[in-house]
Amino acid sequence: MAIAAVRLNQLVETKARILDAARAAVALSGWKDAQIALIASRAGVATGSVYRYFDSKADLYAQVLALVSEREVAVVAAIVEAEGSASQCLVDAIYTFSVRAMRGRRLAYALIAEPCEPEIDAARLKYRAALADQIARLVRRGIANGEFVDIDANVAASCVAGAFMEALVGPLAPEAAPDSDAAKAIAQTIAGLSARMLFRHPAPELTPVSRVSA
Amino acid sequence: MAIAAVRLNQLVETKARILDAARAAVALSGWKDAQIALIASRAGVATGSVYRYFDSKADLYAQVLALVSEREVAVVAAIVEAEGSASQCLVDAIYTFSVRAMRGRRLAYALIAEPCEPEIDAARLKYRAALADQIARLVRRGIANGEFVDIDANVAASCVAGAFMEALVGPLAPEAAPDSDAAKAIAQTIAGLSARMLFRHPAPELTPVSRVSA
DNA sequence: TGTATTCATGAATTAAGGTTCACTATGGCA
DNA sequence: TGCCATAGTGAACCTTAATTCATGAATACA
Repeated sequence: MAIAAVRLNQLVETKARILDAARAAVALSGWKDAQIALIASRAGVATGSVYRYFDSKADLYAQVLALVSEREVAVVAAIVEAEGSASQCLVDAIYTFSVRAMRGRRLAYALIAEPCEPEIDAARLKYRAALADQIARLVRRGIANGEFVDIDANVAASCVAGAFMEALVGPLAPEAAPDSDAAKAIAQTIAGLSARMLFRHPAPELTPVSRVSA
Repeated sequence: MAIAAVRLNQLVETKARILDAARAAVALSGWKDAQIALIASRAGVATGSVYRYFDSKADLYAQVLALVSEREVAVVAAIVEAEGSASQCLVDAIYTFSVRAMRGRRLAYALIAEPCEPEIDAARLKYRAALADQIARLVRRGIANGEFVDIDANVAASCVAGAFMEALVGPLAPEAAPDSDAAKAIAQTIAGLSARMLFRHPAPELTPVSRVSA
């Protein structure tokens, strides 16, 4: 017999509550609070209940990562797909990503750079890969239409992704001031620089445009 | 009474052997083999002996990191200090670093990107920072003499360091036999791209030169 | 209302390796 | 040769959370 809809709803909701408690804990104070017992209590369930919804701690956090990361990758993907020159799209994508990351600094820091358990760390790689993948598409477009220098798109995408992520980590550090104007300036610098390595000369004059709920 | 020279030598040598066993283990198969008991046996000493030389596992690996990293940072520092345009030095520094990293691919991956325990991961940050620091010096020089665009040297250095590190070890990093022509070509691409983001236009035509026991 | 099934509980267990320490071996020295 | 300081030993001990599971509660359905 099929499970009643009400009950199914309950299950889905509980799982969501656990996921959200996990996300919130990491967003608030990083991986040190990413303990099953703590998350369970925050979610209002027993420790053991977490294991009704997730195979393991690694599985739980893989899903947390997916939840958060897929949104960010989607934002970037939307910009990648958008109208406009590849150059402009690239700058906008990086700028938007940076601004969003700085907005949720603690979480972004945890997701990108904070030392954490190897198993969780491994799950982050997928996110980086997915992001680099989006960049790579843009790079190919720019190479194809002559906007970008003609080099290996995957290497180029890695360079670009590495550049802005590494540069972001500093400003994302938990101690850094979340000042908005300064943050935008930094994001602009990062976007400008990261994209710049691909530009044919002379480089276009571009002002980053924040897009998609930046 | 002072300890006899022979005996002191013995101590230094044993410590070196442990350090080297640790380095070798990581270079061979990464952090999963970075276990005290295993390292001890590889070094031909008992588990407990490791603790006569190192305070903790984290301390041991911090020293391993220092050992390897300081050499690499020194290589880069030498190029940074060398004669020549900032542009040429930058390309050479990245190229040399890349070629060396590809030569010790497994170790480089472990030191730069492989998921590992948080405590060890934290120690890696120093290395990254030191490297970025060297790049930053070069960036300042290039900005001062008008070779580079005028932006925040620290942000720029982070971008550059992030770019080549990610491209070297990232998920998309191309596989290539060390010292092969393909490897050199990739290193050249990485160096060219990473440095390119700083160049004023038109960009100089530069061929990377391998320096300092590249 | 009875009962089968599913879900929730949280204390007890497990696991994995880092760390300790009581003991032994060694080398320098008188 | 005997003594002492120091290095070496490795099995036992800890620590820290993740994970389990026996038990109880709740729900759906006849």
